[in-house]
Amino acid sequence: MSQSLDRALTLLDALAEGPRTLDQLAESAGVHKTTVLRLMRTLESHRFVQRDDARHYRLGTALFDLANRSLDGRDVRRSAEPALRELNDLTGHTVHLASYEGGEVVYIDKYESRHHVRMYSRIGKRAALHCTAVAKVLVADFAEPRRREIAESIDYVPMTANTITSAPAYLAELAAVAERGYALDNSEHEDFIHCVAAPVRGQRGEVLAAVSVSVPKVLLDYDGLIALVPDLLRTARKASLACGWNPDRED
Amino acid sequence: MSQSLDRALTLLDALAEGPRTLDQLAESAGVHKTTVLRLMRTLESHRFVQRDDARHYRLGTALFDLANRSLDGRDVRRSAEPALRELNDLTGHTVHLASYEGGEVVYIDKYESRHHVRMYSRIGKRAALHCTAVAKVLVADFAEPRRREIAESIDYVPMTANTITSAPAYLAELAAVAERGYALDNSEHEDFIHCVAAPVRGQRGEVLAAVSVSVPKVLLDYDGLIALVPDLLRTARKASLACGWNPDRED
DNA sequence: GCCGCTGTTGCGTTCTCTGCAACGACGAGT
DNA sequence: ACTCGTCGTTGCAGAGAACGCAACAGCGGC
Repeated sequence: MSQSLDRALTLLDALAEGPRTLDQLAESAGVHKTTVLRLMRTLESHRFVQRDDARHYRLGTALFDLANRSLDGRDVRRSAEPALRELNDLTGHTVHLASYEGGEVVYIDKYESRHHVRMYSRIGKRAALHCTAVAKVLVADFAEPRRREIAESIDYVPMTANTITSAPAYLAELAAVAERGYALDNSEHEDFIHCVAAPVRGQRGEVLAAVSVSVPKVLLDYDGLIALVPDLLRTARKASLACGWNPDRED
Repeated sequence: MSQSLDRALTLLDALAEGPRTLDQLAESAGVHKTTVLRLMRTLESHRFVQRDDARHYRLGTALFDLANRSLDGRDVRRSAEPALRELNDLTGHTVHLASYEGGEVVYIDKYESRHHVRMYSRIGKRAALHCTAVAKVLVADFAEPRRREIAESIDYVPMTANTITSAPAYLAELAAVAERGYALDNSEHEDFIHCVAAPVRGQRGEVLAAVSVSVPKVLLDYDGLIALVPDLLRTARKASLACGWNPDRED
C-alpha cells in the first residue's frame, strides 16, 4: 500500500542479516541506491539504523528500545519471571516462555541453559505450530472449531522422523495435550532436542502463554525428560498464580 | 527526507506506549486517519504491527525478531554472557552490559537481581552519559579530543544531589575512571541506587562494552559497593578474554 | 597519479501518497 | 427497535513527494 514504507521495511529485514552497504541494499531490494540512501537517512534520524563506518549500515538502537518497551508491557512476561528463573536455576536447562499472537507462536522470553550443549533460539523467534511443545499447549487451549481451522492451515513440513505431518494427527495430539495438561515435543522439531511445555493461565483461566523446558537428548533421555514434568507443572502453576489465576475457580 | 516513512516510524514510537486506535494515532501524528490506516496496513504486512482487536493496533513480532537477530549478531554479548551470568549468580544483583553506539550508550544485556528491590531498566534503554557508571567507562576509553567533544555536547540534567553538572567535572571524572580502571555512580542517577562498572576489552585492547553491577543502597552501603569491585574486575577480565583480549599485550 | 568503486547531490518527471467525503459496520443510548 | 454517533474503510482527484538519472566527490587499490 505504501511503497516507500514497504521498501524501508524490506531493507530493515535485509539489515538484520548483518551490516550492509548502500549498493548491497539497493541490489537486494531492486531499487536505485539513491532511493536507499534517502530511506536510510530517514531511518537513521529515528535511530532505526546507524552507520557502522562510512559505508556500512546496521540496525539501530530504536529497534531494541521499541521491542523491549513493548515486551515490558506484557504482564505475563514480568509476572512469570520469578517462577521461570527458578525452574532454570533448578534444572539448568533452557526455559522458554512463548505466546500466541496474531496467528503465530513467538518466544517472548528465554532463560539460557547452564550446559555447554544448547539449543539455538532467541526471543522474537517464531515457533513452528506443528512440531513444538509450546505451540501445542497454546493451540490446545482453543475451542474445537478454531483448532480445526488452525490445524488445516498448517503446512506440515517434516523436520524429523517424529514430526506430526497431518491435520488429524495434530488434532488428536491437541486433544491429548488438553487432557493431560502438558505437551511434549519428542524430537519432532530437531533430532537432538526434546521438550516439555505447560500452560500459564490468567484470571479467567485462559491460557496466556506456555512455559517449556528444552533439553538435548545427550543430557537427558526420554524418561529423564518426563521426570521434569512435575517441576514444570509446579512452575506453570506458580507463574499462573502470579498472573492472577485462581485455582479454585473451575472452568 | 521520506515523509511516509517518517510518519510510520513516528507512529511506531507512539505504539510503543501501548495499543492505540486509528484515531488516536492519527491525532498524535497530526495526519488524516486514512493515511494512518494505509501505513498500518503496510506495517502489518511486514508484521511490524498487529491488530489486537478490530480497533486496536500494537507493535508486532517482527520488531522482536529484528531486534534480537541483531543483538544476536553482537559478539560481545554472546561472548560475555557466561562471565556476566556468573557475576549475577555470585552477587545476586542486577548486572548490565552496555555499549556505545552512534553517540549514545545503550544497555544490550541485563541479568535480573534476585532481590525484591530492583532497579528499573531494560535492554534497549539508553543510559545517560553524565550520570551512569557504564557511560563513564565507555566514554573514558576515548582519546582526549573526543572526550572533550562529548563532554561539551552533554546536557547536564541534575538527577540527584550527586550528579555531575559541568563539563570540566565530567572530564576530571573520566580521567579518574581511565586511571583506576572502573567507574562509580554514587547515586548520581537515582537516589536509591549506586553502581560500579568496568570495561570489557577486545583483541586490540579497545573497549567493546561495559559491565556494571547496580545495587539499591538499602541492600548495600557505599563500602559494600566498593567491596564488589574485585569481583567486578574479575568478571570484566573474564569477559574480555572471551572477546579475544590479550592481557600480555600492553597498549 | 590514474582508475574504479561507492556515497552524495540537483533536477525534472512521474506516480505515489494524501486528504476529502461518502459509505458501512457496530454499539450505545433512548 | 430505531436512531444517532463513532470508528474503520473505500474511491477519487489533485498535489507534492519520491524516484531514477546523470554528474560529482571522496577514497583506496592496482
